[in-house]
Amino acid sequence: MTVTLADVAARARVSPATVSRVLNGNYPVASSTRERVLRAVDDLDYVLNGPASSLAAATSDLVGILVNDIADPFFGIMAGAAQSEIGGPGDGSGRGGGEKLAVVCNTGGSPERELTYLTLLQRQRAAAVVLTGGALEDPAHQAAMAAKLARLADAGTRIVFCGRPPLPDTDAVTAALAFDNRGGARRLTEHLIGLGHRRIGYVAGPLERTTTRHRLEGHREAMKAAGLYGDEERVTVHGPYDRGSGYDATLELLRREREVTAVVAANDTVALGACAAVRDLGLRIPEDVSVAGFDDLPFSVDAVPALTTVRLPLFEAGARAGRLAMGKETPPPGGIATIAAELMERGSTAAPAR
Amino acid sequence: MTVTLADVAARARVSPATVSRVLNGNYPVASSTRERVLRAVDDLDYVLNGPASSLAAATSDLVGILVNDIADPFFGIMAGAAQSEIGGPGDGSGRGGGEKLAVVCNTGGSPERELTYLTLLQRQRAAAVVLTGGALEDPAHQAAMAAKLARLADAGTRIVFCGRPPLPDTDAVTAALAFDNRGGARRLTEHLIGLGHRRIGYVAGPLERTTTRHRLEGHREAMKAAGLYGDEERVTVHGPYDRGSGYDATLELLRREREVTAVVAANDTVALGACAAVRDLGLRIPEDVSVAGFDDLPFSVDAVPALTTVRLPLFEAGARAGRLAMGKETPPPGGIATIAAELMERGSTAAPAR
DNA sequence: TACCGAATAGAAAGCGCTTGCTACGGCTGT
DNA sequence: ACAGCCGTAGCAAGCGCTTTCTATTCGGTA
Repeated sequence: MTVTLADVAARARVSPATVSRVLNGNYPVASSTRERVLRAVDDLDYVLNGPASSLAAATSDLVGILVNDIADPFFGIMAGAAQSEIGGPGDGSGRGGGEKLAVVCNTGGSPERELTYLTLLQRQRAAAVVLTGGALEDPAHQAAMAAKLARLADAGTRIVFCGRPPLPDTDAVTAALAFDNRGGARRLTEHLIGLGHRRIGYVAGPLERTTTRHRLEGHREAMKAAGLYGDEERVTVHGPYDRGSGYDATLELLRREREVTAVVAANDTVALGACAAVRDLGLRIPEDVSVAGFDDLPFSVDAVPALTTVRLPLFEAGARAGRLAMGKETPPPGGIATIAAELMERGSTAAPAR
Repeated sequence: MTVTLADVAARARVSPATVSRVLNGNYPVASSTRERVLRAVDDLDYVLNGPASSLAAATSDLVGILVNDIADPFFGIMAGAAQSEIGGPGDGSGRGGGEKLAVVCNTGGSPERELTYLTLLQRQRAAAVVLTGGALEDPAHQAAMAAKLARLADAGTRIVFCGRPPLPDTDAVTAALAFDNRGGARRLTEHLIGLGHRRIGYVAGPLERTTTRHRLEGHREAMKAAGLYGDEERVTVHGPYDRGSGYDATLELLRREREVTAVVAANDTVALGACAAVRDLGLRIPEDVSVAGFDDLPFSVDAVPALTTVRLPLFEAGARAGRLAMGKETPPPGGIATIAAELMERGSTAAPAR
């Protein structure tokens, strides 16, 4: 059988209570005793039984990080940053200060799976949960989320949003870090308008997502402000946040509206697809059509031409979310912080040729 | 306080044992009783206490997926695929058949963190562990890993390797899915040689990693076979699997050896950096220098020119690993399967101009 | 010398669940 | 009509740890 606390206690000739205290370091233990215990732990290769410990202490060292798409670096970067703040020093011993098990859960953007994961984490009595990326705007789902989060918060789980707007009518959320998607999108479109573009296609993300809506709103604000707001629906196409969507939508857009001289994509991945479509149509970037993305993922600077986009400090935001989840950082006033987005002007956008 | 099994039992006017059996569905319960219990569960919004359950049953529903870099789609794709096989139907109820909590743990390529995570998972009595990506070849670390995995296996944890060669001298591993890195690399270089390249630069991954070594060996096999094996060290540069490494190494390579007409990169991300370097040097791809990658990540087809690379069926392998971890698929004979790699000839490679 | 409090260790009562075993009707078979 | 079963449900003993409360020791002080 596996080694238990009692085995260690027997070998160290102390009581189980003492071993527990040595391991948790939350109670004075004479250093000679401590050493004896630690040697026994080593000798027996003892590993704490997590479930038993969590049960008795009514807490666990699990921290969940929910992401919409783990294969998308957008989430990977945030999750990795958060995890590095949570995971502890990682000295290999598996012991040591505040060692938490930071785990990322992939919802695939499905609301059901999001709730399932929250339930699973609730079951494990998770110490904290970080929710990344945009949320679904379906009222029923929002209500279900609010209820679930309230119960989690009740049970002492810390809840942090990262790159997600705060949920209305709930105080369950410890802190929310929201990206300024609207502002970033507005500045991006202003940049395009400033270059002389008048007819701009927009390849939007999936419907009913906060990220999609905010970016689209920022875009339209800029269009309106420039007096260019017309039949926007004609030059807007919705689709998932992937390469194929960008390709198909752009083909469609350019077929539908020949005067389009610029295409704004929901994010960089979509923009890559858009670029491919533009090229396959025999058009040049940026001479014939400008293309812009969003997020400034690492590959964007290597696109040819380099992609004009809006930089989101994903790593910094993820790290901060991790610290908030650990209680290592005090939440921003009101629990909400808006994270600035920075326009990155690069080669994929230029004045229209005509 | 939170609702317990006993509360549910009281409300349904049955014993806790019966509630447990209804919830686990592993013991006959009259359907009228079952319904009463389920209603009580619903009414009270009961959520099982995971730690208590794991303690009593000596098993847990945690499955860990270890990755080297969560921000890299290479791992994201495998992890996502595995998770989708493990996560269950995801009906939102948080209950239902074989619901497991599949979580991904980011080691950042650090051997210490790898061991730490294994300990943490061992602590949680994880049902299974999937290790993805190449392993470190340091003997001390390998021994530590073998020991740790043996203990995990002892405790009933299923262990699956995905994209990682089997560990010598251990039978702890349930199944190992190894990519044919060597064969893929060989075919890639043969392709280059076939095009007429004679002097080929190689931007390798970090030292002491199985993936790095196997790909490099495949490359050199092809060079030797063509009688082109000379002072390979002169045209090989090692570095991490990232864009910056590819950029710097390529600059260095092309400065050092002017006759190099092709650069093979350790993976697609590195290749992207290599492309940028080639261009910044004022050279054209593929006319002046051919560039090739490895993995065929989604963005590779959108590079300009499209990247010649070696396709690894990451999604399929990840999914299979997930099924193996769940015991839904029988391990391959000998516990080892080699996954074929397919050469993808695209625009970034061509015959040298001269 | 006798007493007190600090420092340290142990005893034991759970934490909430699972599960082997027992109990109890109502059927079937003879 | 009675023994033996099958189908259900309950009892109760843990699972391995944490933590409160109690016991012991020891140095210092009056």
